[in-house]
Amino acid sequence: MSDSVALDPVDLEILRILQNDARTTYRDLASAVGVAPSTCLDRVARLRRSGVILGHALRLDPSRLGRRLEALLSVQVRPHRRELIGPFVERVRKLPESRALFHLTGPDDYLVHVAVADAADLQRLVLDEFTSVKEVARVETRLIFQQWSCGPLLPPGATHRPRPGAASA
Amino acid sequence: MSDSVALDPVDLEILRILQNDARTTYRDLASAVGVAPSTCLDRVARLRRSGVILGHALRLDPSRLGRRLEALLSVQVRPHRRELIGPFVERVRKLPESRALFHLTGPDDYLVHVAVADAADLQRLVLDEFTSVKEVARVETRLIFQQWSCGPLLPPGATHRPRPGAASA
DNA sequence: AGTGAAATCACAGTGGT
DNA sequence: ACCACTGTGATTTCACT
Repeated sequence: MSDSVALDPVDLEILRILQNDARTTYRDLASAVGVAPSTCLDRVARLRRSGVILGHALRLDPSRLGRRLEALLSVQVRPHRRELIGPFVERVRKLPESRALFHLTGPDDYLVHVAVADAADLQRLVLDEFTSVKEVARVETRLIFQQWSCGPLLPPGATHRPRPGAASA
Repeated sequence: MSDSVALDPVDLEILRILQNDARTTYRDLASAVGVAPSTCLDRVARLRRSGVILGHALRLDPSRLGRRLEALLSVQVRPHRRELIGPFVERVRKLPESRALFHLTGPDDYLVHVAVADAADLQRLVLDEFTSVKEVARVETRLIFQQWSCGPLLPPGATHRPRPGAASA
């Protein structure tokens, strides 16, 4: 089901470039990796079909949308049984403040990444949507001072070796 | 600098659709929100200029790239001073295993989201890149059982009300 | 699988309401 | 602010290697 896919260096280079800018034209892509534009199209279509590429997402600035404060909520759901955690997960996913949700090992079962307007909004969210719910045993709130995105995601051991003539911007 | 931008319902609808699929054509976008394609172009260009839209990113499936295990590392950096944390952040960002990095309030200063091949790979990463570094005082590792992405990011209070005729796929 | 040419279609101005 | 029109150029298909 989720087997790895065999990727040659051309595929890797395509993925690297598209992770920087997913709207790179096939023409530019082609000249960067050294194949024809139509071949690039084939490659990308295959990467989409094989499930390596899940989709294209917009990167938005939460603070420009009036969400100036982000936080991580560690949540204990007790008792930790399927009939409780299923609805919990769905409810949290539907909150407009939620950005991501993780089910983790360790004493805190869930981690929720939220983006809110301000501290008062965060307080309201925690009180109304988490601590007031009976299956939520504990919530720990940590504010995010700063966050960084990291380098492109590539297969383990993939030596990232741009070709001599390729523009790496 | 990071002031919110005034967004009308058409802008919000455009953002909602583009968050589902950032490659929606202006033609489809236009028919979905009920204005002309050229107007959509204007709207999106303004959203880019005003900084609401930061860019376009590819969503990849880590497991298809051979990274079948993800984890969150809580890291204490001591002493927590600028001359130590700057290089620490840059080093972590450059690791091919890093997906995201957060600087947080609370006893654990940093949270690192990593994607690795397997448990042995995770052990290697923690031992070689974190616990062996002298400014790293403590590392706590939690595995990610499952993760979910959440609804589209919208301004606080934006009632998400899709129009009757709009295709929401 | 990869290529190159040709048809189709989207994009980005311009000008007008 | 919105829309219609249009040239430019990117995307996609197809016959061929």
